[in-house]
Amino acid sequence: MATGRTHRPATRSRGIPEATVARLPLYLRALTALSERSVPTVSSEELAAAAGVNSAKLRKDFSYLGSYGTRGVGYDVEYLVYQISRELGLTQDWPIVMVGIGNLGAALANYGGFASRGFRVAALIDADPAMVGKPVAGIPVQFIDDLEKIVEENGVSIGVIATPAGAAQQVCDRLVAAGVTSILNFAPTVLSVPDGVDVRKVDLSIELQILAFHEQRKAGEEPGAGGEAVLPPSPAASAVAGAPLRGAAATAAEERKGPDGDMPAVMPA
Amino acid sequence: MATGRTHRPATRSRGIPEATVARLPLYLRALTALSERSVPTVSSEELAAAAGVNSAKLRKDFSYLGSYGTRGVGYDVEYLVYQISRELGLTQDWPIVMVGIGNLGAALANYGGFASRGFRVAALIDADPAMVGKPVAGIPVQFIDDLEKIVEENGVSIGVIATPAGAAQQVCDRLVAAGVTSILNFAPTVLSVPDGVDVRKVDLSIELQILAFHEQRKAGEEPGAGGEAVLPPSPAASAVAGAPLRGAAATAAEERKGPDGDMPAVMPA
DNA sequence: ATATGTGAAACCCTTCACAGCT
DNA sequence: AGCTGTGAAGGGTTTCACATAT
Repeated sequence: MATGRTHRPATRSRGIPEATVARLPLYLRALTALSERSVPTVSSEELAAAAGVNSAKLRKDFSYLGSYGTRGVGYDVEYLVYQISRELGLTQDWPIVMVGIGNLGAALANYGGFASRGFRVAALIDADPAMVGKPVAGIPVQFIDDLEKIVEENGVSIGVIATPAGAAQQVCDRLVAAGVTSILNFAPTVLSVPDGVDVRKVDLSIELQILAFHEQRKAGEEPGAGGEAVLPPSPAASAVAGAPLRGAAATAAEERKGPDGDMPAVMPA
Repeated sequence: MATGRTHRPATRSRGIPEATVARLPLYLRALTALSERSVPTVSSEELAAAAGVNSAKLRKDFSYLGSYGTRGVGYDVEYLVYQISRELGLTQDWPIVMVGIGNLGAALANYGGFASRGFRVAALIDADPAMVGKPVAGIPVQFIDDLEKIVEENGVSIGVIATPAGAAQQVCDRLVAAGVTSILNFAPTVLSVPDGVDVRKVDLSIELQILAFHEQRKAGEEPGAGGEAVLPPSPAASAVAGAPLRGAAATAAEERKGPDGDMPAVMPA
């Protein structure tokens, strides 16, 4: 439909598309692996395969960064590693703080990938006095009362929240007030932040639910597939209101969808 | 992200857009909270605010499920909870296996959100004989040699991989061969799977890198912002090849972008 | 009066296919 | 000959704005 022209007359190419930004780390990882094996150049085809995308997409992505390839040859691995790292801001040092050093927080702190590539754990913070002073991943846990001081003294602009859901918004507010402008949230809550603050969310149960959706669909289409639940069809499945659905998995079998086609029983049009 | 798009000319209009599917869990969580507070109905405006999206998007999303609202009134909370749960497949029981019970795997297993809402940890599996038999989150760890048997006996169709990167593809292959068709991957690797298998990826360091990109941009635009790294502008920044960039953060300051405008120095047109 | 449900417009992202450089 | 870089086409997603129902 040849989009009408909206043309941003502003300084062109101000923006690398968000979708491209989200893939740069993938390319970087693949390139780093090639670099370790001393591979000098790659074609878009090879690199795309390593990163799990198709080559046209990769070339388009790189075109937003500039022309870093050589026609007829491919891309210089070292050069691309450098350019992408720079574009992502990984040539500078990013001190981060992690708040909430429970099971998950501790695991994340121990996770190697954290420290590498430009990120440095400047502090671990927890609200439990019993945790304070105990070293996790070699870093002593500090008390939450010092959060503001820690953020300011270390010039922290990226914070990781791994607290329980109930504490997340409050911690977020304090981080933001102290100067943090990017937050990676592992707590299962929606955080509200002022304009100018970026939040990214990692949510285990959301990911599982999305998988379940597709899995259910597969089961409906392919009769032979495994993973069928053990639930026997329960008698009254017509209930609409009092579906418990919490705690343990609901037991209501619910009218199994037809062999394939179907649609919410209610409201046909 | 989404994966292996098995072209489906099949049952026509049955498709809920992927973007919508990815938001349903958010709505469900917000609705569950309302349900706990015994709120009977919500407007699209209120619910959208709670879920962190705008109301037009929410209404459009719900329109794919059917007409579950009442004009002039809003949506019945319990009813919507039920319908979304059903759509996501959460009214059935999904046994999952988790492979790789290290720091992260153990933290995930202990994570409450896992067990609730339709998911049940059927087994924890690890390759370390020393771990076998030890209970994690109340579930004894089993040895990886039994992976196939465990998957088959429990009718598992969803697997979670929390192994080191090096082991992930191999574990993935075994899971798939045993019948798993959905995988949630926490290992920092691209997994390749046959068509019909869905993979979703959770990658800590990718998320941080995306945040760093935006953070860098902010710093470039707003001169007063915090988080400035300590790097002094180094002399020769023209280097193209030997950028180390590994291990600790590279020290090369690299030509700082201009005060505001900026863009790859190379190739303007 | 008020809030949903939805065509249509606008926008963003991916894919195609080939011109252009090495 | 080979591979990048990119207009253009094609889908998908978001937003608008209002007809429609209670």
